[in-house]
Amino acid sequence: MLLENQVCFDVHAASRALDGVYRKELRELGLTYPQYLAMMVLWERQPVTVKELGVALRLDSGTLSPLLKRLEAAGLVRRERSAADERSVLVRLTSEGAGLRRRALEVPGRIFEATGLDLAEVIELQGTLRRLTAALDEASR
Amino acid sequence: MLLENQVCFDVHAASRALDGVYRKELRELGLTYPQYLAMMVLWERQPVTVKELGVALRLDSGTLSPLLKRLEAAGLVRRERSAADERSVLVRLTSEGAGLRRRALEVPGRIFEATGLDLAEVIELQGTLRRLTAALDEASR
DNA sequence: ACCAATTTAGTTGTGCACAATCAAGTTGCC
DNA sequence: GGCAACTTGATTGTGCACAACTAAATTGGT
Repeated sequence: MLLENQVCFDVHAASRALDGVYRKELRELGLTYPQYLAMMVLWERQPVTVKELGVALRLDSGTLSPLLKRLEAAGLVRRERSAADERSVLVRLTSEGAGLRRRALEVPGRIFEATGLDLAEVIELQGTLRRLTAALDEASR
Repeated sequence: MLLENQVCFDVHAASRALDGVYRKELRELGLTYPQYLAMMVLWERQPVTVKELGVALRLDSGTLSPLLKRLEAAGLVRRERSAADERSVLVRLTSEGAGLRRRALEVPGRIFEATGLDLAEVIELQGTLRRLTAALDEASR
């Protein structure tokens, strides 16, 4: 049961290492990695409800609520109750939030470079991780 | 720059999914996943300094100090200043902590099962992740 | 022998993550 | 129409993670 033999540790370590690189790349944008993920969803489509964001990012409201409040405090998004369904909160970009996209476009390329992987490896890795995540989600239910 | 295309998100998601499975498996042992990692190091060798634990787990003292305090509060480890070097803190298992190992031995097998991967895939994945982590550590420096 | 630089833990502050719980609103069933 | 079940977000509490800083002890150069 040696630590060295457990792939779980490697997943965990890789995740934190990624976080470190993003921290560096996103510092000038004033975003953390999870905030950047949320912004990516919003750059693709808006408005979205907190629920939809949670599905896209696999995060619950206990994580998203304070995160979105910080984005709102930073002036990047606005939140308002849906008129159609008062239970829902719609999240929209401010013009400042929308404008941040241009600067963010360069990030994925720089991250890809930092991974040191080639495209085939990335695709292979991605496939394995997705199957892994699906199996794990099933198992923790 | 679609979220769906970014392998980073998959690493992040897999890491959290793993955490979920460990949370379930470790609940009866009263350990969290990072605590379990620390215990694994201690089951292999002891005493270890906080520094050595940090190197093994890639964690800094800001994470380890409170974690070890919780393990001490749970009665699983003892901490004491090294006589040889007063800067160092030696962490040892209590007999209760050592005894926990027997019950923990079953965990890796159950986790492996939950991953749904075969051995070849695990080894492949592990190799890729280690190269990835090394490259990322280099890049965030 | 002395002092500066380094090493080692700890503390504080910020933010992510999830479980458990609550409140408010909606929907469906009778 | 009225009520139970469900949906949606927010809140609280616990724990992980790291940056920045502090404190104490050791080491090395002169």
